[in-house]
Amino acid sequence: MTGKVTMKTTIYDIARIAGVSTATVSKVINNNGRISDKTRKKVQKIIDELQYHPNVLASAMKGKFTYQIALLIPDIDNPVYAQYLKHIEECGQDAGFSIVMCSTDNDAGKEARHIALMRQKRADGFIIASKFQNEPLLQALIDEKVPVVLFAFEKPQLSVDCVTVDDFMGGFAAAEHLISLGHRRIGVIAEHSYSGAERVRGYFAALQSAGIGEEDGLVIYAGSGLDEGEKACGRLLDLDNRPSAIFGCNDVMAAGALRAARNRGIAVPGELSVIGFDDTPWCRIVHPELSSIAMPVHELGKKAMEVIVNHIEQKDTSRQSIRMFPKLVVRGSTGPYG
Amino acid sequence: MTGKVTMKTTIYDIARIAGVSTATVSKVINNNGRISDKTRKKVQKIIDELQYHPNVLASAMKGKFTYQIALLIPDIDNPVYAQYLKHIEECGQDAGFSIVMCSTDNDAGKEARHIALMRQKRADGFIIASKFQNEPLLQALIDEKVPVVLFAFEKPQLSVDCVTVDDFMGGFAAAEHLISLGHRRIGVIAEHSYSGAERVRGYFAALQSAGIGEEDGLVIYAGSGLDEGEKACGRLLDLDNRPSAIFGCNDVMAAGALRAARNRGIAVPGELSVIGFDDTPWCRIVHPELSSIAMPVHELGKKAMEVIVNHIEQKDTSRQSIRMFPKLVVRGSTGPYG
DNA sequence: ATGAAAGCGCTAACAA
DNA sequence: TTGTTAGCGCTTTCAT
Repeated sequence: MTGKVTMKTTIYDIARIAGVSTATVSKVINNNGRISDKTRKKVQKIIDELQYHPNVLASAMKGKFTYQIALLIPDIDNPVYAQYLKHIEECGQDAGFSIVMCSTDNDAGKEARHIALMRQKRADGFIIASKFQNEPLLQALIDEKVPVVLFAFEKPQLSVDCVTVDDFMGGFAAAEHLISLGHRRIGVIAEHSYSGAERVRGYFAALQSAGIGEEDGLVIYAGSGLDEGEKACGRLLDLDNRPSAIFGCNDVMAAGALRAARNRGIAVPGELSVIGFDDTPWCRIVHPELSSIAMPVHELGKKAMEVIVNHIEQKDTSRQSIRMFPKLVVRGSTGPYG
Repeated sequence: MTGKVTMKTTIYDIARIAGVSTATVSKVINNNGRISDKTRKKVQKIIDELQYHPNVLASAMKGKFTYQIALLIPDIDNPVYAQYLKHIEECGQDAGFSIVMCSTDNDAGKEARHIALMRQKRADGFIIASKFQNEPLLQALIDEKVPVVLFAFEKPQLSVDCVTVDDFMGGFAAAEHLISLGHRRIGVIAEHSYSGAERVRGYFAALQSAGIGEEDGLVIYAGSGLDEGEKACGRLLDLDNRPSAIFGCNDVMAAGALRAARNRGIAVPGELSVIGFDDTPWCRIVHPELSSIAMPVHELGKKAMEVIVNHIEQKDTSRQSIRMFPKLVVRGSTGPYG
């Protein structure tokens, strides 16, 4: 009494009905080994008729793949992560891989638990998005040659594949845009992360290349939520001599900045310009629409799948670091100074 | 030359080192069978020391679970789906199940492909969120006694478990709120779906119970994107005698409505009230903040896991339909008529 | 209370 | 070209 109505058909059934051995069936399934066309066709016909689908578990037990990749994401509340997921899942589908969702909440313990569990389940590889607290664990994975790719961030000190956007250039472009509008005092709401730091570095570089001196207190670090962004921006706006523009290191923070400005009756873009980063759907629903820095998410997803699949199939175990370029998208939240 | 550095430790290693049989080890792992406390402790110690984690694939091959549940979602671009995912994944984690993400794009073919693939991979069950086009396939799953639960929608004609919110009550509450503010002519941007229809039905019921007659042309159906919502709302607002309030059947449509109003210079809530549904993060970043109908997403996720896990473990194969209640959340987008 | 051994469905080395 | 067979790592029945 199993509760199942149908007995799953196995490779034995196919072999029996086709009058061949399981080895032969296996060969036609995997399209390898020497087999006569006649036999192949005969077997394939039975397979099709019975709608036979090999048991992935059994084949994975023999050292083949599970065709599952774990995706570690800090927090799906940030809309950019939903975008990552969307495109990675889409590209995974194209490559024949399923995506197992693992939310980490930026917690090293959760990271470790997810990874332990997914290793038990023999996931073929791990895509880690945006952040990873547990560096020793990451190092261990690398040492054990588990396929890993860092998505949308880097750890230059570790020898691991990365697929990312040039955050420095993005920060540069954001600041440059603001500068080109005449802004000189530009506040930044930054995030404590590698990408965040790069974006800030880009911002400073843009200032410098425009001959604008750095000023203390214009860069504020905040947690990644909307409220934190709003609060941080509030501090900037309450300054005696407040900046005329704000660069939010992601769209969530920029949206928080918009709220902070509105609460204080500061007009955007009339009295304050705001630019975000990530070009998420949020940009079009806030008011005014948010200028932002767009990353080629779909291409990144595709690259990430390519890189990890190569690793999984051992085609290419050399380290790869792919860095694509972000693009400025101007909308209504940024305008000329004064 | 496998490329792997470490040889995974197996149940045999544990058995050998502990000086017992694999059967004994298996018993302590699964905490069943008769075993002396002494042996149990001895074996457990080795397991801990070697950080042994049983291979889930192998145990699943013997009829145990894969501890994987496939989550089918139409389109992660709608923020409510990201919320579903977040909470279902969280509750899944608590119950020891991983969530495999399957985007369907509302496409019957994609639905079928995901399900076929995840059955090959022996997913223990399927949670289907919000919509499912391929009804024959769903029926087939039910017939084969594959654990399935419908999340946030129902198919009353099918004998399948559902965990959902009372959409009728939600629609009723939304309309009632607007009516209580003095609105009499309330436009609706609806979605073609079971939930959508229920919400509209609730709206009509609220009108009726307030003694307001139905009026043609006030309910418009639209695709589920922001732009579709905006366009649909535009048609309502361009009516000679436009409604004084709009009920968007989800927050995306309501956000579209806000855009349509703004483009026409119609003040919200001064000249037009707008209410959404789902109470997603979007509500707090649009301006004015969006009144909405909140569903208890976390509780729904928890219930869904309970129901499906019961089914998986065959504890309870009776059909269950759980319907929870939504709650009105009033924010700035709704105000008194006139 | 513990162990020997069969077998889940598949792959691949080796034989024929 | 095709088949035989030994596992992959685990669970479970049946002996002991």
